[in-house]
Amino acid sequence: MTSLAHGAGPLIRKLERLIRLNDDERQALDQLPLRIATFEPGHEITRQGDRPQHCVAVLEGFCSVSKIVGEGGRSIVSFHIPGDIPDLQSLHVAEMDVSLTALTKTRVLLIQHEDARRLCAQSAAITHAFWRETLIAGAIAKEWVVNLGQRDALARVAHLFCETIARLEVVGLADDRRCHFPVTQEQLGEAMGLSTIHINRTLQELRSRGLISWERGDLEALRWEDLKAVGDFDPGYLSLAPDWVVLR
Amino acid sequence: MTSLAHGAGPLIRKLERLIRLNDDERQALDQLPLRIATFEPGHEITRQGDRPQHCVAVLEGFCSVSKIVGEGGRSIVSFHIPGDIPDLQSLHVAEMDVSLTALTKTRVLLIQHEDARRLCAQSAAITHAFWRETLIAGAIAKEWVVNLGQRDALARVAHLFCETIARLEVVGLADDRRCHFPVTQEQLGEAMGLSTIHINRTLQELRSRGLISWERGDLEALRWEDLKAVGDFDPGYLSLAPDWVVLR
DNA sequence: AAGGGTTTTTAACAAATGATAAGTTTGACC
DNA sequence: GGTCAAACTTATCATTTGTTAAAAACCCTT
Repeated sequence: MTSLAHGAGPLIRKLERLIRLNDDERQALDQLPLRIATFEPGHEITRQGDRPQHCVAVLEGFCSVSKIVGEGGRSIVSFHIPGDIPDLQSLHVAEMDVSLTALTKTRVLLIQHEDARRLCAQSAAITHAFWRETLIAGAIAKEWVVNLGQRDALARVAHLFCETIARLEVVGLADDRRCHFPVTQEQLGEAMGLSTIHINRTLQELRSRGLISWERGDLEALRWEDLKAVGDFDPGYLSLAPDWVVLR
Repeated sequence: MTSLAHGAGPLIRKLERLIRLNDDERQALDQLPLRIATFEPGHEITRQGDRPQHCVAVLEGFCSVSKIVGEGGRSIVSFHIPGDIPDLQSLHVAEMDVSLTALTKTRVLLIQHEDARRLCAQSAAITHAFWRETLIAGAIAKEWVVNLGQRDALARVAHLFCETIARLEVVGLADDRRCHFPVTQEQLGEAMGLSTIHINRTLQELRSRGLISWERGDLEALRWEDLKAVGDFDPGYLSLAPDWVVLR
């Protein structure tokens, strides 16, 4: 079925990483109506205050979740990669408390709320997989609280790079501690609570210590263990994935 | 039934705020084996790295959730109040990624995982209520990311006070923008990513502006609207509670 | 009521980060 | 290949916050 390869396939693979599915569940997922949408860089997929009738599963591209702050500012609260369902909470919360924005050209699978609810009603495993997906987001958010609250700029950025590489490795989008991570320094600043200028200083420092290379959105950890040490990175909090997924 | 008033009662009231329960569900909750535990201030209820077989519903007292950081430091990631189930994620994630600590003398209801799982299997509504509870924690964490990343010390502390009062009002533990909030300035610092000294400076400033009074753990917002403005506080993110709960 | 530990307060100085401004590179488009 | 806007870099100075040290207030126990 091409719909499996090109449609719900990534979603099924994602859920398989969260929980074991049986054939019925796989089939129910495969029979989801396929609505696929494409967004250009910078476009808002869902806006803070919206009351969407669907969730979004990222198939290709990178997104950010952000909140509006004070007068005209915005704060990036998380980055999302293929396989993520960044707005799953909208199943339970009518009004979006965040915006979802495409950072690159992004293909997403739209899952109507009613379809998702039917899936949950049919299968406790799928319910738990979805729940787990929201718990992963929560665990990452808690780690961001630590990162922003306790670590200086150098450690903070190092930690983000470690987290990003670790997450991308799980979905096969990073090899050898190398990945595409197409965010601008300004966006990095909005995410890390640092000015663009200070992000730049920090990147130079990471580069001059030989820890990373970072050009045109291509990120490489040159000395992984040292980068982890600088960023005080322990991937445990990402292990919300079940035991058979190994994180390093 | 005294067990309702003194045992699962607060839990039932909590879940009623998340979702509508029918009689069967109320009864199933009321028949939960009641294991109640008491913890003294400073004691760890659950430790990072534990693999608990139960969840904890706070009945009385205040707790913090914290993560160990770098060498010997710790970061408070959230505060919890009566009605909260701070470690519900342990249902899905074997190993605790955080510690749960009593800030005051605390009474908690222990819910065995097997009982919680049975409840979820029996009732989709209870599953959704639990899921929702974890989503609330996630929404608060995202707002903390914003708070730590984007706001200066004064706004940050003002925001925390607003959030705390708003949450305590929902469970009837704050009237008139006044509540008990028994944390030390050191703990406030661990939560807000600020040194104790700077917390102190910030509190003085909030006091001298006539925005709050704060003595011996008794907090009062003297000018609520102004405090909200200083803290850039918009309670929307707490509205994960259903529509019939009104937040101001 | 006295003592001792914890918590809060004050002060002076140091370090990290932000703001402003201006120059440089890059990449998309014509 | 030239032009323009966005992104990145560099420099300087201002501000916020951290650090250290010590004193004062508070609270619990005796």
